[in-house]
Amino acid sequence: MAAAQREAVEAAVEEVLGEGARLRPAQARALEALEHADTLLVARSGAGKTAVYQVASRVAGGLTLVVSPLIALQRDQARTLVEGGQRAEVLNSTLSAARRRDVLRRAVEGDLDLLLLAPEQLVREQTAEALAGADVRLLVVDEAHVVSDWGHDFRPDFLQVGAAARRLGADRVLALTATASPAVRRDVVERLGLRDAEVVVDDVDRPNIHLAVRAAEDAHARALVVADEVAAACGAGSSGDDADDVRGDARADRPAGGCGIVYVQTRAEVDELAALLERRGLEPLRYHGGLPAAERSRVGDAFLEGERDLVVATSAFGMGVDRADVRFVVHSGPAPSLDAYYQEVGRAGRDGEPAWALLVHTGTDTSLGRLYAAGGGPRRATIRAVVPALQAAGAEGLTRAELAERADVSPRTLSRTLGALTQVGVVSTGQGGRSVWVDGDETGTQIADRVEAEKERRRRLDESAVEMVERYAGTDDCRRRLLLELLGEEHPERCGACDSCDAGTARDVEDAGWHGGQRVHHGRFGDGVVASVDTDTVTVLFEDEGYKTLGVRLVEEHDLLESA
DNA sequence: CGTTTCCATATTAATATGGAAACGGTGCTTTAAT
Repeated sequence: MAAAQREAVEAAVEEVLGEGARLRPAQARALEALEHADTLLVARSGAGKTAVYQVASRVAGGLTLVVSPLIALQRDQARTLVEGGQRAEVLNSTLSAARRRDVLRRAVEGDLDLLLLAPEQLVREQTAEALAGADVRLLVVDEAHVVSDWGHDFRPDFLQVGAAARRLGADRVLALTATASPAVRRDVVERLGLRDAEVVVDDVDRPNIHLAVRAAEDAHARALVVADEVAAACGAGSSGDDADDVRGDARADRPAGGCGIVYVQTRAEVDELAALLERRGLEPLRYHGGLPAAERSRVGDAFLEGERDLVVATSAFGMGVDRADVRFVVHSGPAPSLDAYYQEVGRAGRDGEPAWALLVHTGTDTSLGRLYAAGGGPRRATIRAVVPALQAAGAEGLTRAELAERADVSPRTLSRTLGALTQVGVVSTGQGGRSVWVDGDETGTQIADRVEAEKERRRRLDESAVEMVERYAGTDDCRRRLLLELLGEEHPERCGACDSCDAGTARDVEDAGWHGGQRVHHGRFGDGVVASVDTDTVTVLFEDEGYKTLGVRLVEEHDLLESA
């Protein structure tokens, strides 16, 4: 049995990669894991994640559902899959009714190997019903970190993906992402309902990217520093009218020229910073989520195809940005977590050539991150309206339309509410994608309390993630070691490619008796995993409290942490 | 969480003050009218 499966994998690998080609170790490990368990593969871009699911889909046979967060990504991937000789189609709102019918018919009749869609499409009752007869065997979740990032408030249907696909017959799940800290991994595994989950982590370090941080007095000064650094890198004259006393000389540790991305925190800052760069003689593209769709794709193409080499953007500019020769990523103000920061930084240097990442911050510009941490779950009143309607419907459940009418809430609010109710385990997906009350006779008020407690737990985690960004910005120790440790990787040596190492302030690690990845228990904070160890502090990621940094001396004197 | 904007009020009737309110990021969907 196992041998036959191994042979099937080998045959599929040849079909996908060509004769004689070998899998990278992480690819092979993920495929082996998938033989007996649901799998989360964390591997940097360019490590061949697509090849893994191409092989997995061939081995599984039948139909593979690929959940992908952006319609633009679905199109690109479908093209790649078709070029690789597989029958792949997308299913989304841009399809005409006739085309949609045709795609669904082919999915059911076994005329398709892969179907790519967004979670919103997958959970629609109409789609669930149409796919009910299809031979679905494998669910692939691409960019799986967004389940954790977006599921909780922005795109709640991500929380239903696992249940919806199981309902359609998928008995294996393969989740893929480039960056995921232990907290995000845990969240993804839980939210997708992965069973006996195997987490395969490829080396996530990107040693060719030099890391640095600079502090600025206020937002205005921050913009000037960014403009000067970028102008210097792009070889433009650094003497703008308002150059103040900021140095803008080209630097030895940074490759000159090349293209780059400047991330800002708000849409307004896109225009402000782009204007500043224009005064320095540069011609940056501008990108954010508020632009018309046509403009967004035009800008994206101009950058990807190498027509233009500089873009100022919000975090909207990201997934699908696959240009190999990006030489720098500069942040004007930090991202709300190190996960998000590293994801954005990782768009530099994909060709393996030297690249650099710079964070310019004011020290108070993490406030936006704190705002986002507050999140936005459903209101108590909404929960109290939805719960009885579901309970009354019994085992048959309700469609979203029916539920929206009975509880008198908008479709969007309903999605959020269902997401929250799924998280606390009282709602599941039934026949034809209908929402079904699991069981139990808790009142709406009691459920609302549980939802609120979950939201509070989430808020603490997100807020502690913001504190880790502040710590990264403030440290004079090796930045890469801190970054990688907090993302769950061991990196005991100084990296030699960050500003702390350049300045000689990075320290050697002493054996403090604790090591990253160690499971520990704390009397008040509960269970956790050691995230990072410093000379006199140890930072632990607690399951319910997020990151906490403890003084080693106190911990030892009072025996606060026990190995678990 | 922090900053900006707006409005009402006060008082050297044209500007200052202060308190409240608004705003800040990610994208799927789809409907109705051209």
